[in-house]
Amino acid sequence: MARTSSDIALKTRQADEASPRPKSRLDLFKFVPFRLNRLAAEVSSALAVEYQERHGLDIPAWRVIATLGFRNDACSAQYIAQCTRTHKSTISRAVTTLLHDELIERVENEADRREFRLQLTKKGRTLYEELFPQLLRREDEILACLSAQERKQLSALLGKIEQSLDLIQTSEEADAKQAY
Amino acid sequence: MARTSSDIALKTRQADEASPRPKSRLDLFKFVPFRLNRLAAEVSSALAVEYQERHGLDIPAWRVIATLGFRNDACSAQYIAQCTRTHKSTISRAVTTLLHDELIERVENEADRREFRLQLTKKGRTLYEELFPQLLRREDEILACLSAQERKQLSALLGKIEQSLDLIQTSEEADAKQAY
DNA sequence: GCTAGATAGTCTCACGTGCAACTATTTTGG
DNA sequence: CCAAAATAGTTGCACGTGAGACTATCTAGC
Repeated sequence: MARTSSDIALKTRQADEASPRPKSRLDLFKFVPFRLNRLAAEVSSALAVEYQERHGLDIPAWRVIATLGFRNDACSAQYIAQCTRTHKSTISRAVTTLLHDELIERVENEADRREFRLQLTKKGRTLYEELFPQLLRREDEILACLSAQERKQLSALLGKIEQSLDLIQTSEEADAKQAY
Repeated sequence: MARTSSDIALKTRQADEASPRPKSRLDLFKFVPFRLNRLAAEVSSALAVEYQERHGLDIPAWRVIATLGFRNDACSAQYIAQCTRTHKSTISRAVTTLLHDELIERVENEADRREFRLQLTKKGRTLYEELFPQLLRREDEILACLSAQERKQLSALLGKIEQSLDLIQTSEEADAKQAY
């Protein structure tokens, strides 16, 4: 809980954690947006060890790899950008690096010569197969403080928020748009 | 989006050959670290409207204001950095701006002339009093998809993860160190 | 079938931020 | 009491990234 034991905090905290408005102050530690930010940053840096130090990838590159690894068919940079909600220029740069490192390859799409179909190379897939279990293990460690049921709860809650923020349909939407 | 028959061929061909075992993949959309990142980014940008457009603050500045607004006593930049888990140089720059805008003021600490005690000015407190209800309202909108109980659940789950990541004790630790 | 608008991807620019060096001060330990 | 380590805060530097311009291509409408 975002419950600290400093007296000031305790005195002014509302009993109900979900209470929409404390009296005349805002406890940053109970403020969900702040907590999400901090948590995401922390979790990210905990994972960074895996893909950064061990494999030389940064987050955008990992997102490209992960997207291509999950969908075994080739897809466009645009698609990856939409799915991962990452700016297209960021994806573009990651793609350039990954191409150079021969972790992915791209094929011209004769049907639409503006775009390129991206897919993992053998080397890239090997890396993916090696990397993602490590990342899942990390995730597991991070969520080890939760019971199986709590994890489900968490997943469901995140899902609801994502949905209400329109973060969810990206996959289907992108697919729909893409009509692959 | 010009996506047509060639893609279908592509997909099925690859599906046969490249995914003999569907088990060996990672669904980014079910990967909690990724989801947290995306969610935090989205929520942040939803809130940015409030403190950025309406009050000209960026996130670090808002964190300083929020910390000082919550604790009505003066505290050091270091303390804010620890509480908010923000780099001290980032806080330093935010403090410089806020001082210039006369939203906060700082007093030399005679007991330790390395540090300064920071506190909101009248102007700063006015802004705080105006801003934080707006932010709470936003938070409320974002969490409107959850019932009261679900919010409690969420809060509790986040709390557990925070705790296991040692994100929690910052406040007490900082207080202890600071002995304000 | 041509023009206007959309779309994929790249590139330049500006900016925020982490890192690390630096100054000034305090604390520690010999 | 002095030297060395620690700490608060600032600043220069490098880098990653979002915004947006730009090129090339495709689509739609007339």
